[in-house]
Amino acid sequence: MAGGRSMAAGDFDLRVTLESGQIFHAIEEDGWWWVLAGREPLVLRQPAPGSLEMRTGSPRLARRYFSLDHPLGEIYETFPRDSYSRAALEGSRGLRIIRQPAWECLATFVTSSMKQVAHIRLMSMAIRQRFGDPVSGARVNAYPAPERIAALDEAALRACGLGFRAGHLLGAARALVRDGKDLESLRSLPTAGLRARLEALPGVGPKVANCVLLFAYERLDAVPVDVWIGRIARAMRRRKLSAPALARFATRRFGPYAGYVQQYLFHHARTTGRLPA
DNA sequence: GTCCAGGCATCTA
DNA sequence: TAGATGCATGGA
Repeated sequence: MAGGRSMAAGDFDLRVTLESGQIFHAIEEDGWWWVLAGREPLVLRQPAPGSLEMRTGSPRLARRYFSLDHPLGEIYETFPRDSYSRAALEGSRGLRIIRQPAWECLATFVTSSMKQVAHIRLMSMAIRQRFGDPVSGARVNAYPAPERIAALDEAALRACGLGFRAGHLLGAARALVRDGKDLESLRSLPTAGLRARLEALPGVGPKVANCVLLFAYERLDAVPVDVWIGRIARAMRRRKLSAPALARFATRRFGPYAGYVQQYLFHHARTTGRLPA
């Protein structure tokens, strides 16, 4: 396969970022990654640390989508110093929080309840394949807009393997359409107000809301608490906190980049199966 | 066959 | 406010 334009990408690991459970549609083929930044196709690879090679899409778009402007060195300075957190950092160095479209992010995480990452991918791909818009130069369709989902019936979504999540996704789409609400227009809201708006949608509780705050609205202090983060916390603190309480504690404790800390801990625990001693 | 997964909505005390 | 339970599906 022919090469493309080269660009600098310091402190960035493309594979780890794409495989860290943020997006669920990336395809690797012959060493090239096919990604959709919303409706914009990106085809790229990382021939060596510190650089990217682009076959489709602009370097500007890649910098934006993969948040290459986040000050990763400064962010690492805020990481906890315990050995488990250090191992998570070293094991996933170069992982960045992707800037996702809000609806696509919310919809995929609404379907994530009690599902493994591989399953979320299956559902996301099925929804894109059946109901999404084709994009020229892409391997997968764009995620269908709320209007498209809202017009479906629950059986059509269950046929994508969603199970009980079908009603949640349908409810969220219909609520947004009914209220004429565009998630992208909420970007200027303060985090607390934004969280409240998100949690008012069917299928969106504290965990999914924090995923959307972190992965779509760039609230880098938001901490999604899933089963892995819960296990890590129990192993470290040896006492029980509710998930929302744990999220608030982590944001206070780890500061403006608490969401980054969370993502490294999550990815480390999930991929190695190891917990703090 | 059994267990578990990037939870949420609902009910009960 | 806190804790318990049902909910569907697919991979390990």
